[in-house]
Amino acid sequence: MPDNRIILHVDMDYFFAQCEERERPELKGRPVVICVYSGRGGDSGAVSTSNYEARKFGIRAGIPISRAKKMNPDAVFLPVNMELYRSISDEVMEILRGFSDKVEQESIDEAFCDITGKVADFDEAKKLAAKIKDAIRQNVGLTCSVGVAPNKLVAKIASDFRKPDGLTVVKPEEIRQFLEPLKVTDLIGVGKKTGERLNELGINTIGDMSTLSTETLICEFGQAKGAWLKQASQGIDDSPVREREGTEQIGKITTLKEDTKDLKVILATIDKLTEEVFRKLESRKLSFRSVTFIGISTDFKTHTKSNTLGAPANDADTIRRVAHELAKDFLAEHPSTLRRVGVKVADLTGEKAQRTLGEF
DNA sequence: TCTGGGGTCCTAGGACCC
DNA sequence: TCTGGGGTCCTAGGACCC
Repeated sequence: MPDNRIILHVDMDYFFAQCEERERPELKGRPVVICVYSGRGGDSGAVSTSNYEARKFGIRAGIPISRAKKMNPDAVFLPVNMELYRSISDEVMEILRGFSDKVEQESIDEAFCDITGKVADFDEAKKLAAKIKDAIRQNVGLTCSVGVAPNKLVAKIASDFRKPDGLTVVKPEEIRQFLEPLKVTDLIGVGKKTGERLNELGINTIGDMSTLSTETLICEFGQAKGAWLKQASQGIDDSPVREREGTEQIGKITTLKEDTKDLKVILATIDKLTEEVFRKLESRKLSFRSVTFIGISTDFKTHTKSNTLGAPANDADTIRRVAHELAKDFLAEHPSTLRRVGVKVADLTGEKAQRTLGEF
């Protein structure tokens, strides 16, 4: 049964920047850079996304805003406008659901569709993919890149293969040839760390990796990951397209005005974050069962402290109270000064979940 | 050159229970 | 005195993704 499926991966092109271009046509053709400002004043912060004109200057996601400004002072620098992107994302997902009843939204700008049964073969699938691209262009006014393959793993790589406005089909018998020359880090799930370790073993391409035995990979990366790497290198992936029920956790994180270990400052920050987390929680009518305090120290190391409650709760007071406790414990254990602070709730359950069961 | 913020999934060790 | 194994839950951290 493995892989007589037909899976489509839709990836919106330079999404945040393209949304801004749609709203403000005068931006078309100019380098556009979407920024997350840290609030520390000036250009402190990082680039979230940039359009292709900006990328020509080396401006890409993750680099400091100040550096981006040096690369091209004349580019248009805009702050993120999440509300706008979310509403446009909803428009896109609505269209996808019109074409397929099995849609898995993977992030704000990406989704998988299982169109097995909707089309007879990959040639028909290609036509359907083109129709979807047209529908998104006509109704939303944005371009996207689409990959079509027998599974999610390959469909995702395919959508990334030709961008922007691309359409790439990889039939079952073409998988091997398609993957062979690609870098190991082109596989979703193989990032910097795993990539470096593979390179040290002399493994650079996916083709190289497929020649390693499962045993060797398990020896290097452990049972689960090793076995998965072997499968992935051969383009094998049985994971289903699954409708997600919503989020599993809700968190808020912020950069402090300046690094500190002052409990008062940290508790006050927690209070603000708690309000925002609670607002999201409330609007989705969710209860939580665990609370996490996140502290990112001056050296950019992430620390967490979490607590699971005896029963689900759904009030702001519990979040605040538990997060305060965790922060106090953290500061007692760690001498580090903090740069960023976060609050997160998880183990979320829907409406039918118990209201607060009170005390402890 | 100075580094955001939102997530998902996995692992390992310890506590606890049968 | 030496002595099992299996399962679940919780916590902290890491890798990875956009």
